[in-house]
Parts: sequence; C-alpha cells; structure tokens
Amino acid sequence: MKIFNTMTGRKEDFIPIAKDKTGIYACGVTVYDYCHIGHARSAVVFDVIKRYLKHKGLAVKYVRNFTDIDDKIIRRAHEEGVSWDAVAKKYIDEYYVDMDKLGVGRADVEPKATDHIPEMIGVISTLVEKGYAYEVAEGDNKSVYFSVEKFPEYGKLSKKDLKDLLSGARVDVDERKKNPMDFALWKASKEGEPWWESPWGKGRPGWHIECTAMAIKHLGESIDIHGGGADLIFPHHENEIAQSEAYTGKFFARYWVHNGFITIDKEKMSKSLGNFFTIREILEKYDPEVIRLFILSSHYRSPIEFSNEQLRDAESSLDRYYSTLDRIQEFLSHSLDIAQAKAKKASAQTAGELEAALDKFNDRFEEAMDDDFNTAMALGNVFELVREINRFLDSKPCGDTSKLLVERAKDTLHTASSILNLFNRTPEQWNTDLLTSKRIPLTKADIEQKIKDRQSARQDKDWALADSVRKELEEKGILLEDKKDGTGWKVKIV
RNA sequence: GGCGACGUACCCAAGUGGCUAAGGGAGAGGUCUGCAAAACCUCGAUUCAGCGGUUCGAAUCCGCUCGUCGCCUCCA
Repeated sequence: MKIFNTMTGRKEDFIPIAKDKTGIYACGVTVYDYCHIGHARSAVVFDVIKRYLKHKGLAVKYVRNFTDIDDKIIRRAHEEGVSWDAVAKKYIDEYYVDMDKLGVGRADVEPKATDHIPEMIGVISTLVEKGYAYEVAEGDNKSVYFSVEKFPEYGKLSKKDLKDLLSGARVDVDERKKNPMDFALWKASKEGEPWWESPWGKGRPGWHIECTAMAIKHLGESIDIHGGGADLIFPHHENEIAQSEAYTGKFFARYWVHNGFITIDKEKMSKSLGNFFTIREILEKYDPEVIRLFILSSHYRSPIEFSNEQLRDAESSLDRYYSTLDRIQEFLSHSLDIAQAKAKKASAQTAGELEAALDKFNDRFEEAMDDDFNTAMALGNVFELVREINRFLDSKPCGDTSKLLVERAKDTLHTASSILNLFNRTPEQWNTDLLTSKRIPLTKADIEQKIKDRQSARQDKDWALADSVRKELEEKGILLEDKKDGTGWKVKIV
C-alpha cells in the first residue's frame, strides 16, 4: 500500500511502526462555529482512511481532537454573551449532528485540549529546560515561546527556509519574540480570558502544543500517520514537528497526509472570504450521502470545485446505484417460476462476463485504495460492476446458479460499500429519504394510493386516466415504473 | 518576492513510460414499454493547455511558454 507523504513529496510504501497495528492522529476542528463542507471533506477522508486500514487487517487507533480553547472561541463567547466553554460544548454537539449524518464514525479517542493542560505544561517545561523555549514576562504572568532557531530542521515539512519566511513575512514583528517566527507555547492570561495555573502563572496554552501533548499521550512519541487539511501544513504541523521532536528527540510522525481544499469559483472556500457553505445549508437541499459521494468522487489531495452541478451528479450516481440494488433485490426475492425457467436460459455469455467482473473486482478495488486511497478510481470500479450487474439482469436470467451469482454480486458490492461507508441504505429508504430532502409534498402512503388509482384505471384500459396520474405525480417529482408484477415509484432526479 | 500544485471530451473525473485514454452526468440514435421510467446497446477525446527535447515508445520524464490556484497570517 502506498501513501503520499507531504514530508517527502512522494508516494511511499506504508510500513507501520508496529506490525499489525497503526495509529492515526488527525487534526480536528476548532469549535466556535458550524462546520462547513471543507471540514466535512477532511473528516470524511480520514474516516475512509481509518476504515480502509481496518479492512486491511490492521488494528487502528484513530485519534481526532477538538480544539476547545482558542482566541476565536473566546471572541465568540464575548459576542454571544456566554461562557467560552458553553461555546465549545455547543459546537462539539453540532459537529456530531453534522458528521453523524455524513457517516463519519467516531474516532477511537477524541481528546479535548482543555482536558490535557497538565500534559501540555509538562511538555512546555521540558522544552524550557532543554533550551528550546524561553519565557517572557507579561505583567504578573509569563508567556513561553518556542525558539525556531534552536530547531535546525524547522521548515522541513512545508519546505520553507527560515530566511525566506522572514523576508516574505506578513506577520507583525512582535517585540517579545527573539525571532518573528517563534510561536507561543503558553500565553499569559489577559483580562477577561480563561486561564489555568501553571509554572508561568495564570495562562492558557498556545494552539500547536495541544496536538503534541495529545498525540504523544494517546499514540506514543512516534506515530504512523498524522494528517489534516493542507492549510495546516504551515504553520501548525511544522510547529508541531518542531516542538514534538525537540521534546522527544525522536521523529514525530512517519507519514504526513493532507487533504486538498474545496473551492468555489476556483477559490479556496474560507471563512475570511465568506465563500463557504455550512454542511447544514447543503443538507437543506441534498441527502447527506450526496455530500459523502461528492467528496469521495475525487482523489483526496485534489482540489474539488463545489457547485450544485457537482452535487446533482453525485445524486444521480447514487440513484443509479440504488436502482440497481433494487433490481437485485427484486430478482432475488422472486421465487423461480417454472414457465420462466423453461423459457430460456440466461445467456451464458453475460453470466460469464459478470463472473469475470466479480472475480476481478476485489483486487481492482483494493488496488485503487492501496494507491494512496484513490477513492475516485475505486468508485469507478464500483460503477463498472453496477453496469455488469444490470447487463446480467437484462439478460433475463433464471435458475439457482443465476441467483447465486447475483447473491455474490450483492455481497461484493456490500463489502466495498462498507469500506467507503456509502450505499448502505435500502433503495426504499433512499427514495423515502429523498421525499424529505427534496421537499416533495407527498407521503409514501399518498403515492401508493395514487398508484392503486392508476392501477384500476389501467385494468379498465383507461389510458388517459392512468397517464394523468403519472403526469400528476411526475409534476411533483415522482416517477412511476411499471414492472411485471406491479408499479414502483422513485423520486425524480433533475 | 520565496515555495508548491494543477491544466485530460459539453461538465465532473481516473489514468503518471507500452494492451482499445476508467467511471459518472449531459447529448444523439436504437432495444424494451399501452404510454413512460429504469436498464442495456451504439455514437462521442486519433488525443491529454502550447511548443520543443529524451526514448524503439510519453497524457505520463525533462525544459520553456501560457493559464489557473494554493501556502508564506487564523484556516479542514
């Protein structure tokens, strides 16, 4: 299995530190607002990575943190007139609401920064003792900064040179720092801010130190995979490396994995540009699975352009998948009727082709996923198999051998689905859920009643009446499908 | 200014040295159907931003040009 490592800029063979098990640390979110689709991408990508590694037989310990103390949280609390921890709690709860819908599983450990203050203080104290960090008095309290010049490898992840950073620096020169690139490990408390007791008086942790303390506590001093959005490469991950490796004297993470951005009109979606969509805004119009498929339809490192067209494409793909699943179920649930069995045998050719496709599928799926988690390719394979299955079902198959073959196809799809955590509903659920997400003013019972009405019209050969029912439903977004033993319905994808 | 990424059909998107350049959506034609829908079949890039070079062979490697974007400040 190969993973692209930001540190080396290359795909590398994945070899975990310990045999048969692996640890992943992914930087989560700062909880001061609702999550946008960019947060969703990161969460979904690492969710799939975790699931795939488990599928490969590794015991995975996945750690994803919440940053629950930070300037933005404090500011938000002031704006809303509530306590900072109430803000954090609220948005952690909202995070779960969104992510649960998107099929993002819980991490094995979900540490919060404020639960690890003693650990952070421990790391910072050691860094001061070792001479990597220095204290600066601010009133009665002190701040602590990391001295980047003491860590010669500073810049190795983001490929930056300290000299270049300084010449191009847009940061305000801070008199208290020895070097403008030095960053805060511990911030002296200001009036009205939350604080904790420390060897430096009252204060609170800097942003980067929490990940060092929590990753080391929960995964050890050297970990296999550390990841997050590409915007964390600098300075966040660079700083984590500096402080962690200075602290332990060992390498911090073997593979650095970063997901690409979501763009709007080719521009990075970001809070400051205001060009972002929250997950729940999108969920007003689309089923959550649409978002998940949209994300996984591109390689995780590529930028994805966000648009309604893209979401509609993903929706159509899902509908295609569930339609096939429906055909599979229908085929399997019908007992074989003798007349049909006598009629003609399933084309041996299509059966052979489906069998061949199934034989190849698992290997091809894993090959794609083994190649730096290429979910776009893996999904391409899924839809190729879907077409093969449809072809086979079109050939009017019958007999136990056919059933076994279709059973096998169903199982094969199911295995792939569970790794991606997609396509897990029944076609019925998919369609009833679409009634809600598409805001169709009909219930399942309404539709079934209409189908009955139309059925009696059809029995009377009153085609005009039957067609008017079809038309009426279609105008509301419901398509009817006549099959040999009844009429089914589905939500029209426009 | 420094560093980096990307440019594949109408749209999205795989493919990074060699079998017919995956897959999805849209489109055209056909099969099926009371009419439909779904599904399937056929068609659709002699070509991978442009120009040079390396090679028996390149979308894939190298160079240049053009274009787009990102990081260098909080950011998934």
